[in-house]
Amino acid sequence: MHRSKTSLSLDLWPNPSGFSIDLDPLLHDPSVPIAFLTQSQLTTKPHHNCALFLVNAMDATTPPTIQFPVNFNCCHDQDPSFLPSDDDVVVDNDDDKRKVVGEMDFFAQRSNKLVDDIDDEEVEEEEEEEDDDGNLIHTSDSDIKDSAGRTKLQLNVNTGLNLLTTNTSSDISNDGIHCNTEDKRAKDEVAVLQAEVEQMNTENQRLREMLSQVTSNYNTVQMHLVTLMQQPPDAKAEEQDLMKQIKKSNGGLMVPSPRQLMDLRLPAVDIDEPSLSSSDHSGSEIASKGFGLRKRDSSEDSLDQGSQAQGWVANKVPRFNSSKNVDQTEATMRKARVSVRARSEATMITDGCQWRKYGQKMAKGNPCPRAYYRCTMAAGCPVRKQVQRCAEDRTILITTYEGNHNHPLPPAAMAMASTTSSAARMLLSGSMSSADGLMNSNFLTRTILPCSSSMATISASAPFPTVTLDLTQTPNPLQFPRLTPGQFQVPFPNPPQNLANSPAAALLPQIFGQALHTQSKFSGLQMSGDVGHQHLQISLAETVNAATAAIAADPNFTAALAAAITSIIGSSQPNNAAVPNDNAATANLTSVTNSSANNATTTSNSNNKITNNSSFTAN
DNA sequence: CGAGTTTGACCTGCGC
DNA sequence: GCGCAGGTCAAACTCG
Repeated sequence: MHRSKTSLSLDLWPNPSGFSIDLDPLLHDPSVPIAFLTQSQLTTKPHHNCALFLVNAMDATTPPTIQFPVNFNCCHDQDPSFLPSDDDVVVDNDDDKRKVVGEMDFFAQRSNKLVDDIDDEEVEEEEEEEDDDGNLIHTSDSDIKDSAGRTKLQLNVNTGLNLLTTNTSSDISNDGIHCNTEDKRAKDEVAVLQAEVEQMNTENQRLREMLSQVTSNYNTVQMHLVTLMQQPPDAKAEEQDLMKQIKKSNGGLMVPSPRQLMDLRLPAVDIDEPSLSSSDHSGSEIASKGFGLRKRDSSEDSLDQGSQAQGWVANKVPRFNSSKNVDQTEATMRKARVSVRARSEATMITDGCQWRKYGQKMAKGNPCPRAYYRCTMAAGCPVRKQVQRCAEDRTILITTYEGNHNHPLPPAAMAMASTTSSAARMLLSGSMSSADGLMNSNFLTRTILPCSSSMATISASAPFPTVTLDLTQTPNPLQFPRLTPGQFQVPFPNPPQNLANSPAAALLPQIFGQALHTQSKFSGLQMSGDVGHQHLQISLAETVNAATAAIAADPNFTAALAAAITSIIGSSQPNNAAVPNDNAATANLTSVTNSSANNATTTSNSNNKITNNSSFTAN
């Protein structure tokens, strides 16, 4: 009986073509089969009688250092489960007769959309070929051939990562004690792996529940928005007065009102929120033009035909309000922006849309030019974006989006579009749930712990309120950072290079929905402070904490959320979790939303000063 | 030849 | 009113 084990670590990033393995120094025993497994395979198939290579799932952003706990147990003749299945690859080298069981094509996993932009050529370089004897051989640029010209697999061992190579099969003694020790160690290692898998499953379950909660809160805020949009005209006038008062009390700095930011919504949102624009827009116009285009009278049409043809109506000339009293200062802030920071060597990140460059300019304080793009997926689409490299770190690409698409989006573009839309809506909510909700930089410090690293930042500085999503950092979800005052952070699981296809991007709307809700719940607690640059940095962990506090403080909300989550979790289909449709839960959420909206309105009418009415209405 | 890019001119808002 | 900076336009240019 030969038993040994080793733990290897191969680094095949960022040069996958360089991936090769030289197993000869370690696997002297040619009778030892080799299996490349994913964790899922590990949990579903017994592989304990072969060289076990555990391969972590790869994504586009994490350098896929692959750790290879290898377990050599030559008792496979005693275990029928070792026999390879149909889809396993079995190779018999003519000179060593080693079997390769379940050999895994690492780079086939890169077909994942996250890494679509990786050259296919690199993958092709990893093709397997057969030698003259019909044996499979990995061929790549970095393959090393021995003196006989036979391709060997070059082991690129990271010796700093627990490499145990001392116990190859040839080193195995006949000492039973030694074998037992090795066997025990091997079992321990398998146990550790299983524990890790279990931990991941637990974490997955926890994240799923968290997502459900975030989704329900997102819906709550959407309903909140609907409610506010259904304010009577006198409420609008009050809102205008309020905004003017805010401006006056804050030295001219303005914060956008909900209607001022309405053009940030996606057309898809219209479907869910038909009443959103009912007061300002006709349904047919919305259907035909989407958000960002507002109702025009005939005189305006005659004046602005040219600009309308170019699709600039929404952003170029702000005319949300029919009142002529709205000054130009307010007009300039009707463009909310979403800025995305991501590391990329490309000239711009792939977001699924088609863009045409229409200008480039040197911006003050940055040696890198700023490029201006407009969406060309549909004629008249008002969406524009600016792309500029960060002056401090030129590997960081800063993409700033403005406006909403007025056309259907391909799936690849939906993630970014909904992300920016949700981020903008979060900004919107901050200004509507409370007059000082967005403007108060400290509104969260009394309710949640602040955090230090920035992931999402809201800047309400004039003239354009901007949400900045920082995707350049990789926070460890298990490590909650120390918080600093006034920050509320959203950690993104991965810093996507291809943002449009990133699961992080897909989560952003939900995350912002949560943050949006949390902000709404807490904004009423705050005294208004100085304005200037407002930075709210949002952490999912802190979001949960804040939500927990909100739930504890509001029995109604507790019941509503519990109903919503129950309905979500109760559904066995994972896809349903993102879109709760339980009627009862929705009704409850609506009720809470209305309560919230009333509070927000009351707070807003308090002329930017905090009253004693809390956002939490205890019953 | 059409689509996209480049680049200087022009427009607008803002601060002094 | 002037200058500055951001943003946009549009003719010239490039590329496939």
